[in-house]
Amino acid sequence: MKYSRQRELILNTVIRLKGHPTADMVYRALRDELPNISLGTVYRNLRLLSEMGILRRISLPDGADRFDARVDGHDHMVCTRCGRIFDISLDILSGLEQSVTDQTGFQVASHSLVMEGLCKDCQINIQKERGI
Amino acid sequence: MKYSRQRELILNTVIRLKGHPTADMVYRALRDELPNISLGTVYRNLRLLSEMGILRRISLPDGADRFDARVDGHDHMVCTRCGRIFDISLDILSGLEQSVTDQTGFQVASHSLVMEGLCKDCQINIQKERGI
DNA sequence: CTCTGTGCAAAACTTTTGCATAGCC
DNA sequence: GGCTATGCAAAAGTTTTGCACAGAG
Repeated sequence: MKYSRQRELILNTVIRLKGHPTADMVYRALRDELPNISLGTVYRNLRLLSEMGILRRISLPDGADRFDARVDGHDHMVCTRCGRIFDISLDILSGLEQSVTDQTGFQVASHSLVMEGLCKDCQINIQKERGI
Repeated sequence: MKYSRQRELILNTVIRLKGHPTADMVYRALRDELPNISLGTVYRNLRLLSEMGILRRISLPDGADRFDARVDGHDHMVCTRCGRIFDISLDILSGLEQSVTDQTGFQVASHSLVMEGLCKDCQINIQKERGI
């Protein structure tokens, strides 16, 4: 694969933004340093980097896909109030794929687990609002 | 909510088709008995029935959403070779949401777990093809 | 020089929505 | 009759793709 400044900056932007950005978020963040970059290029490279295992694509039940610079085995929690996405790596889930393979005969290669609910901050904020 | 023949048939079709159909599959299956039904109506009612808890919407990493007539707590496995979707309800997963809530403080309300891999049939077929 | 990647725009695909009309109660 | 649901078509949102040109090796 040939080097391109665009691809380098797209990767750096996902790393820099941290909060599991969408393609469009990456695109908008990049326009400061690369005003002519196209959304198509962002999509193309995010797809490429994900296929190479350098990034990870996260599909959420609704809205655009997210991209994660952390590619080790972990899952995600989405706060339904503030929209933030949190990483989670739990012991219970570490052997999950193997367990399912053993118990069902279906040969699991990968999985995607997304939990929805309320993050700690939002739980506290809801408490505060109720106290008013 | 008012009765409608369309909604009744849409629900029946999801139940009848079994294999976790997409909105478009339901639409096409329905056109035999209801030639004038519109795709919009199918989408509207699948959404409505899912929000009422009568159906369950399954978001897969790619492609259109699926609809499941089984609404109890269970998860899904998608075969990457034949595309079929299998239900799975495992003991390990039954207390999952509570475990995560207890261990992280993130209050989990629901989750979506999709495993990708090879179903038994496809594993066998691959073996056979190799044997030729 | 060659071949891959880019920018731009159009297209593909999924899902929602506005509006006039049909149909349930 | 009143109000909800439908059909149709347009729109919205996300992602991919065709093509001519730019840029890396």
